Amino acid sequence: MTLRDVADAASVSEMTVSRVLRNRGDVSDKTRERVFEAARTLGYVPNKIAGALASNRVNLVGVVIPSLSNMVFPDVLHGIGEALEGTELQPVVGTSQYDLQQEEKVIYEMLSWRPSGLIVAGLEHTDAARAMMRNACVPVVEVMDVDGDPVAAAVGISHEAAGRAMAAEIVARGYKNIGYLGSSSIADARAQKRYRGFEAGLAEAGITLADSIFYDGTSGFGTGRKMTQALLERTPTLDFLYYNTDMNAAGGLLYCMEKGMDIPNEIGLAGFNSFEVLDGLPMRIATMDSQRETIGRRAAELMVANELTDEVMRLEPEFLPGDTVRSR
Amino acid sequence: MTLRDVADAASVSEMTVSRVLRNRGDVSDKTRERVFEAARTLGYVPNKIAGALASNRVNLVGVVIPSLSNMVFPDVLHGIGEALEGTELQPVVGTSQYDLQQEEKVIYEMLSWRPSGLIVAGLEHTDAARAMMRNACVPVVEVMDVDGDPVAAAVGISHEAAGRAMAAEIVARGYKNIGYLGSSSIADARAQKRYRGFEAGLAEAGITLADSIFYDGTSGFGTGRKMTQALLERTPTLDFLYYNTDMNAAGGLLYCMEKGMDIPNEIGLAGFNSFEVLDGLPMRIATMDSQRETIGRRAAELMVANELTDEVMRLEPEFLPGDTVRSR
DNA sequence: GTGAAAGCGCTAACAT
DNA sequence: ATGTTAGCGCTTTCAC
Repeated sequence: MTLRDVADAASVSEMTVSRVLRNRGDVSDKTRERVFEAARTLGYVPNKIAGALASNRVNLVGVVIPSLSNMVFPDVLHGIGEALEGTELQPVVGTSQYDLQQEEKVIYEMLSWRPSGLIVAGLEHTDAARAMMRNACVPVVEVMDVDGDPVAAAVGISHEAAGRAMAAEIVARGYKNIGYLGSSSIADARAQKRYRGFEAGLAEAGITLADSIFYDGTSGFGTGRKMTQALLERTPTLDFLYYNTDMNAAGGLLYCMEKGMDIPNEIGLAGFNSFEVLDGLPMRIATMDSQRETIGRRAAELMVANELTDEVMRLEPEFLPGDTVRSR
Repeated sequence: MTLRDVADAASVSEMTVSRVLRNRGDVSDKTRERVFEAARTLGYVPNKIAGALASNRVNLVGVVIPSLSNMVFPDVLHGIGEALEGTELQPVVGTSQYDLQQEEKVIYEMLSWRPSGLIVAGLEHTDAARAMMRNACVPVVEVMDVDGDPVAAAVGISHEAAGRAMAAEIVARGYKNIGYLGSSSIADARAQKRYRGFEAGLAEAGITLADSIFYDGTSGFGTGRKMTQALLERTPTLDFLYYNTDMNAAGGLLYCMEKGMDIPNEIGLAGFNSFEVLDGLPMRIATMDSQRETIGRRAAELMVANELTDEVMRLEPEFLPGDTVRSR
């Protein structure tokens, strides 16, 4: 089923059909009607492959993220979707599974479709991936993180600063024996940066991290619970627990409540991300809003504007004290 | 940057370059090396648009789902990804936001890229969407649900039967005053089917649903908590709460525990889906595993096999009693 | 307002 | 083992 078939059915040239279906140029209302009618009855679906090759235009934006299971990224995609709504552009998602080799392949695959732009999560990539991004000749934006050296444009927060800011909040509230609970995966560069920022922030206040614990696998209530139990059994003197993500913090919160601990006085907790699904826990966890929807929206806006900048857009995460930290 | 450039740089024909880059046909090791070298130094990325047009092959599988925010669908995608791993095929995701008009557009858009197959969530579509799916000339599989009339192949569970089975489990455990808590959106056809099956299952045991409550918006702990509070204030005699999803059930569980209710004796709870993140709640919620990863895997296997069947593959959800129902 | 010709960058099929 | 030719289904450009 090609343009030719529709053209024959409507007794016009392929060119006229093409014009009608793209609302381009002048076509008389009568002809236009005939063409629509023919296309509809034949069930014609245009071949975008041919169209893209001929016009050298592909209205797709490639989006490369580590995973869809981590709720952070669906939220970024939501922001992207919002900004692209009403434009010609459509997002196409690929996942790297937190593996830079895999990410390189996905970027290669995406660029081979000649998209109108590329959004990639993070600043850590293989050299080959960076080279491809640099030579893409379309807007490329790295999102989530601004602690590093972007290939071109970047939109995100400083995770190092977020960790540091959280340390300041905790110290200001009088907590002293502080533990960190996070992922052992070095692939989660952003969590690592928060961890380092956190340690640095504590150090500025003359405090050393009392203990820390790391997990393999996925975050979740069970993971948070187990880590918390293990850490508190090892170091019962802790009066604050800082988690790499709210999902783990929620598990820790439930554990501490079950044990009858007095939150936030005996022990305080904080996480990261500000996940809406967790509203409704017995207490609201102290956290920082990672601005992920805004990040997606801003990145997509650069695609729409077709901007080939290397501007770095730093957003500020917002501290949300919730109920699990003492007031200052 | 085209094949031509690489061919010139390596002093061979475009055809030879094409063969090398696709590992096709016989090329001498010497030539092969020269070509790779040229491609690499030039940073050549093949143009899949042109390749697809010429070969009439697109190694993409379109996947149309309602949303990425509902954790059900990332899990389906995970199953699809697993089955496609190691094949030529790549998934491309589009979302309909639970809107059939939007779904129709997404399907149209996907088909216009001439994918090797199409996976669509649900059995409810516009007539135009059904027509496109029927005429696609590639494997089309509807997933999640088998209660209805599939266009072609289908892989899923019977949500009607799932609701009915849950009713049987609850009745067998001696609960009598049963409430349902779900979504008011008629767009969530599968939850509606569970609801109807549940009512029918209770009716078979001579029981009428004592009360029910519906929410707008997204599921989550807060939603589950509020619905539960409202329902129990209205009908304090309820001894069982059946939720449309585990996320809401979790909110309900936390509410009931806070109120000091004796679970599962004074009141029982059950949800649907079996979300792994929720392992770690104070009690494991009774639920049914919606088999979503298996569904994704099976559907993708049909794509790999390039099967144009209209087979309906019905999977059986597994009942998981957890800690929130009495033992039988 | 409509049509004819050329060609986008590849690959299939057929040489050699 | 390598090259040549034709053409995939559209859009661009130019002609009428």
